[in-house]
Amino acid sequence: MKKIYLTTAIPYVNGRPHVGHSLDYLLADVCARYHRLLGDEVRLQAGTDEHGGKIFQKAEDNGLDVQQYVDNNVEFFKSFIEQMGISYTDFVRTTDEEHVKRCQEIWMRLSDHIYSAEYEGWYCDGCERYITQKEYDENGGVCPDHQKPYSRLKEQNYYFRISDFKDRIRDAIESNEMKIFPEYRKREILRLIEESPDVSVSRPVSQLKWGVPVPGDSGQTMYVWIDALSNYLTVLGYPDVDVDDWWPAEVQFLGKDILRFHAIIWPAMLIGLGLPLPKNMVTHGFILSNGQKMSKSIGNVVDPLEVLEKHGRDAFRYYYLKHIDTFNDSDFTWEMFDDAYNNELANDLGNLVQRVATLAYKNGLQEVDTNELYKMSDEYVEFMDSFEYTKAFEYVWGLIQGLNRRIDVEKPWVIAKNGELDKLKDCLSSLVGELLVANYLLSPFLPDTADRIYQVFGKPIAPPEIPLFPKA
RNA sequence: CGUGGGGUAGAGCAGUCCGGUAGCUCGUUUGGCUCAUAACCAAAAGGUCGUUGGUUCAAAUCCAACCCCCACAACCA
Repeated sequence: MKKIYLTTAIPYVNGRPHVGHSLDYLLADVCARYHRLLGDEVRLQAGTDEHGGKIFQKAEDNGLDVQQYVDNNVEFFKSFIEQMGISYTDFVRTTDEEHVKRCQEIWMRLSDHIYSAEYEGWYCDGCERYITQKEYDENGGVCPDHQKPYSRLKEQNYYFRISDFKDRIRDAIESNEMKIFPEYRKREILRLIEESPDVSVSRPVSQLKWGVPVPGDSGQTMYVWIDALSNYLTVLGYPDVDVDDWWPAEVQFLGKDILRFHAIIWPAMLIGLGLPLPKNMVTHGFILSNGQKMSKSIGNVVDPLEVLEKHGRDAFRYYYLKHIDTFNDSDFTWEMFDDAYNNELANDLGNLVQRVATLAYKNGLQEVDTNELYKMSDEYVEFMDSFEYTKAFEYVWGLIQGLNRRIDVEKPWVIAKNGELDKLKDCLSSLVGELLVANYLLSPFLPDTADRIYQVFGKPIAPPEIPLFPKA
């Protein structure tokens, strides 16, 4: 029995939950439930990133108090996470008093690697942000959104000296001390490390008010990096609490877009703090809509709550865990979602449960000895341990389809007609047993369904009154 | 010549490292069955494996060149 700490990336709460947010949670949740089956003690973190200019701006635009605005949005995320059935144990908000305090302490512990420098660049007053030289050239020196010429600005920033840690990080990634999944992302990061400059970790208060004050400098506010990334530690109580039991994290789940920060800035922070690096980083792809990235301007955004409502929580989890590739971009369409529900969940699994339960019930099989049943095959464990959840799920589905086939081959109804009672009992017990094994392996993916199946085949065995996955 | 991923049946994908009858799921057609949610099972049809050239007895797989899509390079999950 091990202690396992898993993390999810904390979403920026300047809007409502997006379907893309769900992948982090689902993957982490499957991992958590799997480890609990193995008998491990698991802590699963979730949280929200609530500082920054964009949120401040958005709140003002809506005429709301900023804290009130984020409080509101956080509720949407929390309820979304709960609706997906995520078994998190800890929740952190970057506006939590404790987080702010601990995060400042972390900053101070990193101070040997933080220096002050002047930043100079092109700035748009309308966008309230610096732009790159390339963007400046492309737009001919005028902001296309605001029709105003960019101005040359200088400001004081604190920088975090990434160069102090590069060698150590490269070694850790190359040697798989901090293992990055999938493999090709590891190569990508190794290349990126070489050209990573020191990062700016603060902004003048005049530019960024809504954030954690830099300790010892009232004129500066922390920029997102140290504030947000440190959540993985502050939620455990670091540095006030001894976190050796839980840190390093077993797995950190994140989207491919933020891997660079998690694989470079974050390890640099950890090394600076004298802490070990996370053991695994799992990066998932994006969910596309008809092959395109979802975006408000294209108008192809899929509302996750709508998907959740359509066929319920487990259908949602089923689609995202089986049909959305764990590592690569995959498509979501309502058509594919409905097909998956009707053809796979309802026809394969729901109907299988129905027919096996009915066979057992009609033939007087009351219960099945469940001892010795709950074991994991090597194949399953291998997939689960390498975070190939889509493949693990497919493996389990193969068992389910195999059972449907077996029933047709063995024809228990014929055995019953012939009055071969012992043979019938063996056949049915074995079918129920195998179904329960498949259900056991299924439980990290579809926890609610798994519970219902356990109920159906509890004492006494009885077909469900309402089918598991009713069709419209 | 930026970096990375990809182009295999109508759709979604595996197979490519270690060359040897092209596979899975869905859809389509036909047949079977009746325990079951018109569900389940079986069979069939359907592919110049992006293009061209090379190596080889043999190439989806190795090599070379090229074409096309996507992502990242800029806090869009």
